[in-house]
Amino acid sequence: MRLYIALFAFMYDSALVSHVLSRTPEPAHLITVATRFAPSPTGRLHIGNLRAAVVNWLFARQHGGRFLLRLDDTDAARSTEAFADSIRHDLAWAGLAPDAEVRQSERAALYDAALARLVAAGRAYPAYDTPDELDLKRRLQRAAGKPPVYDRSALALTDADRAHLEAQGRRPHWRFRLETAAPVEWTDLVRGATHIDPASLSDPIVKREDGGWLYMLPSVVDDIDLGITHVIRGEDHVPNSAVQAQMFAALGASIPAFAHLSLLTSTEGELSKRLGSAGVDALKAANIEPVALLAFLARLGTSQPIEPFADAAPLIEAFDLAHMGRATARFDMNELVHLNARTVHLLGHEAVADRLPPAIGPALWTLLRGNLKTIAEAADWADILTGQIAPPAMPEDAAYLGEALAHLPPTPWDAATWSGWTAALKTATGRKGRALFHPLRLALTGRETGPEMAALLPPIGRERSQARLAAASMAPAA
RNA sequence: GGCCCCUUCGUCUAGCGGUCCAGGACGUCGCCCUCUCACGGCGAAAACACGGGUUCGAUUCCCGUAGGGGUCACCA
Repeated sequence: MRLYIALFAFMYDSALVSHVLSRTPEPAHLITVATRFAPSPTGRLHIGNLRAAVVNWLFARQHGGRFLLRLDDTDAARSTEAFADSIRHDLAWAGLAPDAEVRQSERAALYDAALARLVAAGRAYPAYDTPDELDLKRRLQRAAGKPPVYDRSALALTDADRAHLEAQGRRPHWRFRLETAAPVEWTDLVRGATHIDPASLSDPIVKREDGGWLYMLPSVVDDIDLGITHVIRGEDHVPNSAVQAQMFAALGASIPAFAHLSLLTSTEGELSKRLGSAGVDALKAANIEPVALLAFLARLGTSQPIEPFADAAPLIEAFDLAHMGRATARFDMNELVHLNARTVHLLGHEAVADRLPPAIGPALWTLLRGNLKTIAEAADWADILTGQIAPPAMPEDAAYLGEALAHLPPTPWDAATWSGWTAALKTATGRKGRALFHPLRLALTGRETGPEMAALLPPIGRERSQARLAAASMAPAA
């Protein structure tokens, strides 16, 4: 009774608390988390992209927040609809369904408005340098051992200069003016205290001469507009974050939390961001389960063990950016393949039934799964257990297999048939151990390894066994 | 070249001055289960890049060396 009262009081209490909270202006820590995955549809997703997507997804799910897909298709020349589709499909395959999707190519009005505000505030300016001029300046700076930072010569242009240039038919591109007085600092959720000296950076070009938008500003405008709270991306973006932090501030927005993931490297040393080979196609070809990929990418490069899970829930629960390491981690396809096998071993029949041959019911699945590396292999076992296979010719063991054929027990077969049969064979031939069992396994299943034969024998049945023993004991045709 | 980051068992990593002759996970090896193999269970071997400091004491702090990576596009 006491317990009931305490319990009731507790429930009442929390109901009260949440009621009060819902009427209070939202404290910062209660603002809904929103993350985004922002690939540009200029190619297929690779393993590095996928990891960023996984981490953003896990983080959002863990916090009950939103996970958005933002297609960064401002580069009209390189972006294609086909790649956009492939990204959607690959994400769906991996189980990383976004809560919403936006395309930057449809949001130019927002970017123009933001640029206008920056210009008005003196934080953006037109420049007329040609790519060749800029390139030359950079070469000179580099040759002089200096960082190739834009010299801001456009800032010195007078109205008359600009009018003159325009009269010549020159069109401006637009740069964001960096505030170089103090270092940009933030506490990165992965790297800890991070600081970048903006004086070592060029004022970024945000809008091209042809009117096309570049990555830097639209990303910030969208993050503001979509209420992104956590920007989680690869560490190649660290310098960008310094620039963008200033943009958020210049636009009067609060700066989201940043988390920069270490990059992945392949076993051959290639960097994941340049690695096209490890794409979703390759993963599908290797029959990798999406949940295995999820587990692998959630744990690779972290201090948490890489272990198999049947579903995403425990991964979401245990996820923590603080567990991510800062060194570049090695992506090893063989490790993924192995994790996939261990994952298959614990998948329930209901989770895989739609991809199993009809012959493999729950009982057979449970019998088989511990010996499968991929679900696709279940089809082979369906043939072994309920269909036709051609056992290898085993001339060495022909006599023994003939003996086995002669001692084949009468039906009905059950779990005890195997031990009765092999016991009789043992007496008849004097064989034992491996010599006794291995030829039978090979002849009956065509495989070196598999589940225990006692359980395999009944589904295979007497008829198939008879045929396979006969075939295997036959000497190869001369 | 400038700036920034990284360097612990084969691999992913824990470690935030003594608790570390360095802990976990995968792999490897061995044992058990089994009258075979696989699955499974248990156990073992296996690492602080190098050189200087600082300190009573460095895996841990500082400097340097070597190696690796990022970035410096009218790409993202």
